[in-house]
Amino acid sequence: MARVTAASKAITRQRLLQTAAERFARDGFEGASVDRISVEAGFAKGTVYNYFPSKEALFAAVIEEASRRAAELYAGSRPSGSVRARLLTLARADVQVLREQEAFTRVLIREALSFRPETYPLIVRHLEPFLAVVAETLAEGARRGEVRSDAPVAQLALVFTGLLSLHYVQHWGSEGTWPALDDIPELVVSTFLDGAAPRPTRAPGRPAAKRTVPKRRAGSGRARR
Amino acid sequence: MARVTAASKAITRQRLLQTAAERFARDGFEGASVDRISVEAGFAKGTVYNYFPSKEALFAAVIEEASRRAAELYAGSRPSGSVRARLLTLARADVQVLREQEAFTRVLIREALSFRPETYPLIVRHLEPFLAVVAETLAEGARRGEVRSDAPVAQLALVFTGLLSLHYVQHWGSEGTWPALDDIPELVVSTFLDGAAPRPTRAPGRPAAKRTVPKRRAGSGRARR
Amino acid sequence: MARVTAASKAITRQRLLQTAAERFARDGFEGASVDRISVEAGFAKGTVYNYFPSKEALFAAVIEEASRRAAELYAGSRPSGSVRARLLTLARADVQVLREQEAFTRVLIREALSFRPETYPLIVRHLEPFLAVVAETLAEGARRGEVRSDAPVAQLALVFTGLLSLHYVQHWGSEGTWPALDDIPELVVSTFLDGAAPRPTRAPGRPAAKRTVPKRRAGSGRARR
Amino acid sequence: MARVTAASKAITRQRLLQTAAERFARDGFEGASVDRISVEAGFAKGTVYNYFPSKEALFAAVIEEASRRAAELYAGSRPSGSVRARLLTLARADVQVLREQEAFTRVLIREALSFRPETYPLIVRHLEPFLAVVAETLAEGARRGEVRSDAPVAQLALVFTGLLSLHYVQHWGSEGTWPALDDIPELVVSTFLDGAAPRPTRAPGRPAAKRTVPKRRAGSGRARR
DNA sequence: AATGAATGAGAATTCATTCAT
DNA sequence: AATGAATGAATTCTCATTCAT
Repeated sequence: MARVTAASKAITRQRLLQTAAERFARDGFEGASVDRISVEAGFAKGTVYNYFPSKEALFAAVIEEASRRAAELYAGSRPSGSVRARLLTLARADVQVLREQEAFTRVLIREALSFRPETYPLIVRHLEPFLAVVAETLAEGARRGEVRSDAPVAQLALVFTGLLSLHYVQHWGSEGTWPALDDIPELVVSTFLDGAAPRPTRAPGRPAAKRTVPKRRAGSGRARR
Repeated sequence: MARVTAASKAITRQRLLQTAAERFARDGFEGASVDRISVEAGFAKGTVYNYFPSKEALFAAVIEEASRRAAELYAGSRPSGSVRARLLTLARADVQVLREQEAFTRVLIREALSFRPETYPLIVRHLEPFLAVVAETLAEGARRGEVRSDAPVAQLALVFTGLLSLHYVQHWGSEGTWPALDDIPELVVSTFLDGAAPRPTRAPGRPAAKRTVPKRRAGSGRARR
Repeated sequence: MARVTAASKAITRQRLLQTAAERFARDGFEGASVDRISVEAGFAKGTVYNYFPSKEALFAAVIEEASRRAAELYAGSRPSGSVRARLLTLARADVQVLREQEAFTRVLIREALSFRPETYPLIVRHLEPFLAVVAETLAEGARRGEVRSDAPVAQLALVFTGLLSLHYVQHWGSEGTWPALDDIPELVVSTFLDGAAPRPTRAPGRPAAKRTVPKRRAGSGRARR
Repeated sequence: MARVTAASKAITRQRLLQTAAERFARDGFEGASVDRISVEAGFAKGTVYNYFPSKEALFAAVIEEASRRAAELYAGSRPSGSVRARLLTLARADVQVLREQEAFTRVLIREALSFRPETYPLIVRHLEPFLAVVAETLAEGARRGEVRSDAPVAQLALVFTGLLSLHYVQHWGSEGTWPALDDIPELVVSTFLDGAAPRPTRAPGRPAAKRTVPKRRAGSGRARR
C-alpha cells in the first residue's frame, strides 16, 4: 500500500508539474494561477498545496524538473568529429530538448530575463551541464586550432549558448516564421564559427546566396586554415 | 499660471516615467504596482492617473520615451568607413543608449520576452530604426564584399541586434562581471563578423590570446576588401 | 463532506442574497458596496466572489431570487369570481409578496427607475408573469363586459401594476403613514376600476362600504357634466 | 461692476445647474461626475466648487431649481370649468413643465424613489404647490358632486399626481413607445376619474376601441350593465 | 473667478493560501 | 489525500475635494 501510495503521489506530482509548466510558459509566473493549474491537472483548487508549499516552490520545482530532463537528454549525445560537427550535434540536441519541452524552455528563458534573485541560481544550474560540454568541445577545438584561442572558452561557450537562445526567441517572436527550429543548429554554428564577414580564401567559384545562411559542409578540414 | 503649470506638468510626467521605468525594470509589467510607482515618484497614490489613463498606457509611454531618446542618440552618430568600423560605431551608440537609460532598456528586453501581444508592436517599433540602419550598413557591406551576401540583410541585422541584447543580458545576469559594457561593441562586432573559427590568413607572427575577444587590428592590410 | 458542503453553500448563498437585497434596497445598485455586503453577511470581504462573479451578477441573482419566490407565491392564489374579486386577489397576493420580501421589492422598483439598460430586461422578466395574469383577467373581464374594452388589456395591466407600485412608493415615502399596506389592494382596485368620479347608479343592494376609500355613498346619481 | 459680476455669477450658476440636471438625469446621483458637469458646462474641473460646497449641495440645488421653475410654470395656469376640464389643464401644465425641464424632472422622480432622507423633504416641498392646486380642484369637485367625497382630497391628489409620474416613468421606460407625452394628460384624467370599469350609461352606439385609452366624453349617466 | 494639479479614501476584483471535513 | 469554502491582502482605477496660482 505504501508503495501504491508513493507511486500515485509521484504521478500526481508529475501531472501537476507538467500542467504548471504549460501555464507558466503561457502566462508567466505572475499571470499563472495556482487554482487553474490544479484544476487543469485534474485536481481541486487546493491540491497543489499538498505537494508544494507555495507558488514559488512550484515554480522552482518546474525549473528543476526541466533541468533534470534536459540533463538526461544531453547525456545521450556524445558528439565526435570536428568541432563544427560536434557543435552541430550539441545544438541539435538542444533543439531536441526544446522540442520535447518547449513549455519548460520558454519558462526558463523568460524567467532568466527577469533577473529575480530567487530563480537565477536555478537557471544557471540548469545551463551548467550544457555549458560544460560546449566549453570542453571548444577547448578541444582550440587545441586543434579549429577555434580561436584568444578568448576564454567559458565565454565562448556562453556566447554559443546565448546564440541558441537568441534564435529560439526570434523563432517564438516571429511566431515560427523565421527561423524554423530545424534551421537553428546550422544557423547558430555558422554564425558562431564563421561570422558574417566573407571567408577570405573561399574557392573562387563557390556557389553563393542561398535563402538562409548556408549549411556549410562543415567537415572537410580543408583549407580553412 | 499656464507657464508654471505646463512646466511643472512636464517635470511631474518625467518623474513618473523615470520611476515607472525603474519599477517595471525591476518587477516586470505584471509585478510593478501603479500605486507604488506614484508614491515612489513622490506623489499620491492616484497621481499617475492624472497623466496616464491606465497601467498599459503608462507602460507604453515608458517604451515610447525610451524609443524617442534612443532615436535622438542614434541620430547623432553618422557612421562611416569600413563596415566593421560602422558596425562598431552603431554598437557603441547602442551601448551609449543603454547607459543613459539602462532601466528603460531592461524593461524593453524583458518585456520582449513575454510575448504579450499588446506590447509586441511597441517593441518592434522601438527596434525598427536601429535595425534599419544596421540593415542598410550590411547591405552596403555586401555590395562592397565586406559582408556575406548569401543571407538576407534583414536577418543578419536581427542577429547583430540580438547579439547586442544577448550581451546586455549576460552583463546583467553576471552582475557586471562579464562582459563589461565597454567591451560589448567590439565583442559583438567581432563575434558577428569573424566568428569563433580562427581567421585563416592572419599574419604569421600575430600575437594571440588577449583577455577578451580581441580588438583586432584588422591591419595586415591584405585582402579583406 | 459533499452533503455538508452543499448544504452550507446554499445557506451561505442565501445569507449573501438576503444581505445584498437589503443593502441594494437601502443604497441602490451603485451605492451598495460588495465588500460591505460580504462582511455584513458575516463573511470576509471577498467571499461574495466565491458565489457571484461580479456585482452585476449578484444584483441579477437578487432579482432572480425575488422573481422565483414571487412566482411561487402567485402560483398559490388562483383567483375566481368577478373581475373585481379577482383583481383584489391578485393585488393581495402582490402585497403578500411585498411583505415577504420588502427589501427585494424596493430594489426592484428603485432600480426600474434608473433605466439602466443592463438591468431593465431583468426587471421586465420579473414583472412579466404578474402582468400576464392581470392581462388575462382583464381580457376575461372585457369579454364579460366588466372592463372597458376600448383599451388594450396589456396597457391596462401596466396601469394596474403601476398603480400598485405607486402606492407602495407612497407607503414607503410616508413612512407607513398612508396608505397602510393592508389597504392598498382595495384602494388600487377601486381607483383602477371605478375612478374618482362618483358612480352614478349603483345597484341598490350592492355590498358597499369597506374600511377605506370605497364606502361610497356614491349616491346622487346626478350627471357629471 | 459689482452688477456685472453678480450677473455673470448668476449665469455661471445657471449653466452649472442646467448641465448638472442633465447629467444627474442621465447618470443618477452616484453615476454623475462633478468634473464632467463642470467641463460640460464650459468650465474647468474645480469651478463647481466655487458655487456649491459639495456634490450633495449641487444636487439639492438642482432639485430646488426644478421646484422653483415648476412653481412658476404652474402659477401661469389658472384652470376653470368642470373638474375634468381643470384636471386636464393641470395635467397638461405638468406635461408642459416636464417638456421644458425633462432632465430636472427625471432627476426628481428618480431621486424620489431612492428614499434618501436628505433629499426627501426637498422633493415633497417640490410637489406641494402642484398637490395643493390639485387638492383644491378636487375639493371643489367634491362640493359640486363631480368627485367622490368619500376619500380625503389630499389622498386623491396624491394618487392623481402619482398617476402622472407613473406614466412618465412608463414613457421613459418604453423609450417613448407608450404612452406618448401628448397622450398622458387625457390618459391620466380618464384613468383617475373613470377607472377601467365601463361607464354604466354610455350612449348605446358609442364608438369603441381606439388605439389608446380614449378621450371619453364623459357620458350621460345611464346604467352600467 | 477660474483653474487644474494633487490628493487619498474607497470601490471592485483577484488570487495565493489556510484548514476543517 | 483530496477537497473547496473562506480568507484578506493587494491591485487597478475612480472621483469628490482641496488649494496654490
